[in-house]
Amino acid sequence: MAYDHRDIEKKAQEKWVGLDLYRADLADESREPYYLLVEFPYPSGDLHIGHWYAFAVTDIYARLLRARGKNVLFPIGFDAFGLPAENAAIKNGVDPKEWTYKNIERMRTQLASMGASFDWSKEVVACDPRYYQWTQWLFAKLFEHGLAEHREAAVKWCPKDQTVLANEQVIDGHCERCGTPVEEKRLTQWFLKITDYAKRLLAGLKDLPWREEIKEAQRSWIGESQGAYLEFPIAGRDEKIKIFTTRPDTLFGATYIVLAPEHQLVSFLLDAVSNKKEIEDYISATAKRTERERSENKEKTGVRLEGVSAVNPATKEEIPIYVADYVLNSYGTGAVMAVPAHDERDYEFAKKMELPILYVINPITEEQKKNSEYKEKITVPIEGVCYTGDGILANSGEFSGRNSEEAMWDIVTAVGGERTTQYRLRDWLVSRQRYWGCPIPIVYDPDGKPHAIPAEHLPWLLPTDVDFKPTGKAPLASSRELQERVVHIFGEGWTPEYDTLDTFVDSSWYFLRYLNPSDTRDFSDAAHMKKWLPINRYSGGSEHTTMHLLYARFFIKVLYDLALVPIDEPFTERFNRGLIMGPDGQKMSKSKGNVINPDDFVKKYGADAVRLYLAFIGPYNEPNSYPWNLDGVASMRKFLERVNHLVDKWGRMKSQDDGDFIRPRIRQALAKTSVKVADDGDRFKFNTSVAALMILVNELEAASSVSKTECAQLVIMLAPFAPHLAEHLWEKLGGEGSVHQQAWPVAAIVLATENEIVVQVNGKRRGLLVLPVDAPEAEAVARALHISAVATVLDGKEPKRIIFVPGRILNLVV
RNA sequence: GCCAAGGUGGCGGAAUGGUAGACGCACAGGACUUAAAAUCCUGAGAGGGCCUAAAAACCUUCAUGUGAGUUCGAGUCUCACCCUUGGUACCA
Repeated sequence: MAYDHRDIEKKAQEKWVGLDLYRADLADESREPYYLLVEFPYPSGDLHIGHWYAFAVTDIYARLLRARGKNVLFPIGFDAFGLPAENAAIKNGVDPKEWTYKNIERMRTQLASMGASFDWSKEVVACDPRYYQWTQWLFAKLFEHGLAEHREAAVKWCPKDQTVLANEQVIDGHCERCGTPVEEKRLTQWFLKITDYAKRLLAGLKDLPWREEIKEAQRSWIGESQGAYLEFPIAGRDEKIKIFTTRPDTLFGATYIVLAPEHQLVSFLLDAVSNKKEIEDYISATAKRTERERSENKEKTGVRLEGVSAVNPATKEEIPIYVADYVLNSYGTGAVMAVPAHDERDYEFAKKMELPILYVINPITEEQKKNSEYKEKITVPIEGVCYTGDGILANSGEFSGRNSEEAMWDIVTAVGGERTTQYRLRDWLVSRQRYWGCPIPIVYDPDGKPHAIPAEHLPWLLPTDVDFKPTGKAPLASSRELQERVVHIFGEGWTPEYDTLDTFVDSSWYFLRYLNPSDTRDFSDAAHMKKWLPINRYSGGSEHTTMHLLYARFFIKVLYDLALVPIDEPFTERFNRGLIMGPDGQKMSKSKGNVINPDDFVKKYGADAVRLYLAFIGPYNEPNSYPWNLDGVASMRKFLERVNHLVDKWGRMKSQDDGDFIRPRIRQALAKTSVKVADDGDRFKFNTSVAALMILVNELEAASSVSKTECAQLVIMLAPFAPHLAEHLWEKLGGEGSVHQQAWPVAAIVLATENEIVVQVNGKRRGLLVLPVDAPEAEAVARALHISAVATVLDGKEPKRIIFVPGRILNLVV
């Protein structure tokens, strides 16, 4: 008879709640603390298969750790601010708060039905004033220390909807909602100065035991480039053009200068040029194109500033100045020296504009590099190509003939340049012209100067008397209550900040709040932070590698500098899980009709079978994609039924065979399994953990009888994976308390007295030998020679060489 | 383009430099059944040989993207190339 999973799950879940099993005692000194974190979800409503994969499998690990004696903190919360709630408000007129809390309520139930062992007593909800009070407090700290800055920046703007769009709302340059082409609009915005921490964010990666691909993705996101600032005077004027280059060795080949259209000097020089109109037209044309559009259209365009020129500081020659949008104002200095001979983009531009191309580096071959006399034997002639490698300098004055790499910094010194490091990383734009977010705790005095709202006025509540419908202004601007509140507290002429914070700010510190979720006096708890941080292991999705993970690391470094947290890297280990694909191997999507609804499988086979299948589908420590096998969950249920039968088998024969009895062979199997399941779990390889359990069950089934202790140990080891059935079977076995309170079986492995050894001749397998573990090589060889296949192949010849690896292999080489 | 990870049966995957394909799915044969489902048992990388009425067992060759190399021995280490996935890209 198949077991009734619905009944078992209900009873087990009620039992756990009754026992309050998963509450972590943060002050407990008797056990080693382990902080296991999984990214808190956005409360979108129903749990999909991705949620199951994220939470159910991480839960397996939480349970494994508890069984092995760790004091496990496994908290959960909700990343509850964000756009979907506001969209629902605009579309259906529902209150975002109501919408959000209804979803949270639904997800709490669903997470419980999964059998997840979250400690709900530590729950945090990002949109709860008791939480966002401290988001605001932390923002104010950053503001006080000059790390939050108010400045102008371009935002995506939909002219039809009269609203600012988030990057994700812009699809191929068009508004997600109405399809209107998106424009850029300049607004004053709040930035967090993450670039100040670029160097440390980079350096901190070095010692983190994260997977290389995660670290490398962060490195390239930060994008460090070593180079130099060089100054090019403007002929006949006082101004100088400061450029950034990573290739100062090519300075002698710089035959023109390019300024970004937004570069300050362009408007400054406008009156000095003879083609003012042409330049103004060019600038306004490029302004209409977003940065993305500019880069999609790689055809280079630009206009020369007629009548002005710059002076190459090395050659002292006058060179033309261009405005072109292939140079970005936001990187380096917004100006480059163009070396068409040795830079692909400059080459392309020079070809188009028919500008001279001056070669200053002659390539050297690998052979020449090794030959110390290469200096005399220049060179591979180049013409009509762009060469971007190193080589021997030519046409470079006193530096000609030297190796370009070696001479690079001497050239910088010679022209009075400055060595510098640039980063691709930009400051973090955190203001959103949105309603459903954390209000930025800033007010403006009558002069328009921003001030942080003092802590005693926090939480700075999100007003409720607002109009969500896009009107071209931030929604908070429509709140009378907010205006009155500011005037009431700060006085006439003071005005509120109308923007709210990017939700990534909320999620940059939530893991600190779990340590002290309801305290109204502090953002966290110093003693608990000391004990529980850094987080031992953080499990999440690879989509958060560059944004969330970097923001959280930045926040922690800032708080560390302010002596608010005791650590400067938040996550010791980080694992990115993979993606569950549809049965066809494609990404799940409604249009493809390949979406797997976990509820269907839970209903039919039970939560345990779904958990087990997700653990078994593939290694959890690799961000691969795994197609969902439609028969997979059924096969897991089959396995669980077999375990159930095994316990029933014991039940039928318990009168004859009971107690602590474990047969020696089974003892060995149990010991091996307990080590394997735990070790592979530590490596997040739950697929092989499950396989080990299956092997054990195969062995137990093959035996004619089974004892209570054997069953009990199996059930304890199964419990992290299939918590409900394990609880049920534990009760069947007459166990005390909950199976989830039982210690992991640690039966010592009985050391084998004999080993199987593979016998090879010339590396080919010729037989198998059973030898005592301490058998010497001579005995192994003597015994091997008696194997007929070995003797045949050897044909009387003496082995020239003998490789003997005790317990493994004997290889006779002739 | 650059950077990173990866390429093993029909499928998901397993293998501290030491019997490649654990475990499972799908498949085939059998048992049970009036029948089916469920369950249980058995089989299997591909090919060849030997022996057969047929099979088992046995022997053997080829097999971890391709090609070289290191090694007594390579899925694993080294080099080159091909392909897939992910990140990033007028970043000077």
